[in-house]
Amino acid sequence: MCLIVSDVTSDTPAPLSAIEQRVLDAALECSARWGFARVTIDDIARSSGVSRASIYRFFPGGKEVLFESLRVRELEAFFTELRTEVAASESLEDLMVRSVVTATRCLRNDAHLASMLASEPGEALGQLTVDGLPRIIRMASMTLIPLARPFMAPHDASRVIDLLARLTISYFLAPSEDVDLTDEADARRFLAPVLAVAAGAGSEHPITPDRSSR
Amino acid sequence: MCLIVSDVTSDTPAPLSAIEQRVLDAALECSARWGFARVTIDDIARSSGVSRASIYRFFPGGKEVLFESLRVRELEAFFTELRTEVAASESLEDLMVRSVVTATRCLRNDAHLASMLASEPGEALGQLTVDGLPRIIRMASMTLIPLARPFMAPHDASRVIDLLARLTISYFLAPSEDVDLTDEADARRFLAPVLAVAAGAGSEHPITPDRSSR
DNA sequence: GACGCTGAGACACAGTGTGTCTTATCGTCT
DNA sequence: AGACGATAAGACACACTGTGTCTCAGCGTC
Repeated sequence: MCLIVSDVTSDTPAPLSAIEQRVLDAALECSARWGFARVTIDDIARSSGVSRASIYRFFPGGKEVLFESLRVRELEAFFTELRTEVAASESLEDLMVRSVVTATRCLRNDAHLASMLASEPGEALGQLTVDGLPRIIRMASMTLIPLARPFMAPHDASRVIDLLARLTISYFLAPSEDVDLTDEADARRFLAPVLAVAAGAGSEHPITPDRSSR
Repeated sequence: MCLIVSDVTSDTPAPLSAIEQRVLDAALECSARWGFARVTIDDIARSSGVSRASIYRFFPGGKEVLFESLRVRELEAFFTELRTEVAASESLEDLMVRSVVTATRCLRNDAHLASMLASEPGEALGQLTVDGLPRIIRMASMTLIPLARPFMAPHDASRVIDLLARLTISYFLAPSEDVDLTDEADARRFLAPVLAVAAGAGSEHPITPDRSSR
């Protein structure tokens, strides 16, 4: 609990300077071209025009810290765009459907993500599932809970968003024949029951009944 | 002189086995994805399903030898395709124009070449100009001199082919606003004078007058 | 059963990227 | 003009990783 709070507050620790942005841009470009594992700090330095020394100054800890910053930045950009797309929704269903559709479309149109998935599936998948998923869900919650406020209590919204985020990523990574989540009507048809169940069940009993006995 | 002969005869030293082809395929794929400098033998081994030990067995000398074989194979494939495209030409001009046009189109459609040029201009350019150009010209001569035989003496054809190969590569690397060598009519209009001059001058006096005095 | 071929792994070595320095250079502010 | 902060450039030791060469085991073929 404490961890989560400190995590959330430290999510926007410092607005990045222009030079840091340039470094991250270069890192994004390089990793898209060569894959995360094959990029060197030197590549990023050359590509950004920022000296290696300065990169270490800005991102003490080197590559790991740098790419962590990059992931945070990209994630924030992603959800900032998502928010502007869905802010005007006038019902819970609208909000959720449009969020899923917009997110899926963004993911599908992301050339960098596609390169990463192609050239380094391990790393990229990790950032979409095990390692990165909690953060993604946290960002999704921070973005969407306020927008869901008029329709739903934060606690219930949180559970629905968690579910939808997982579904979105799963259907992005392994599209189903049955539903195309980039198509709004299709997505609405598919998501309506899910939303109904999740929303309905929410207030009654916890979504994860205690199974620690088995 | 002696060198050239030995070079030509050693150009087709051994037909590659299926497993060697697989290795080269993998090398091509890997280098297209990551760039020549970033590919490891391990990548190629994994990608081809051939063990590292075997790769060194087939290409003693490692990466350098392997990629040399790859370049030879690609070059041969290129000119084999070119020959089938232009074999039916019924005049010298036809032959030369169609060769240039076909070659230019092939170069422009070559995704691997494009990747290499994008990610590692130095290496790729070297193979198209300083280091690789003599070989390209040699292959072009071997391919086209026989086809030009009905219209032109080998010695003259050799000089014309040399010239056209250089022009083709130059216009591929730095296209001109004035002429589009992928367009046959355009190329014909552009090349006709060149062909006339080169062919005409050939029989009269050497194309490289002795300037050793300066 | 002998043979050839391939994969798997160990090995020393060289090369290169890393992360941390120090120093030089630039632009800005006072 | 001088002082200051920020950045580039380069040196450095270190660790890691890719290389090239082994040896050995497994497999199929003759």
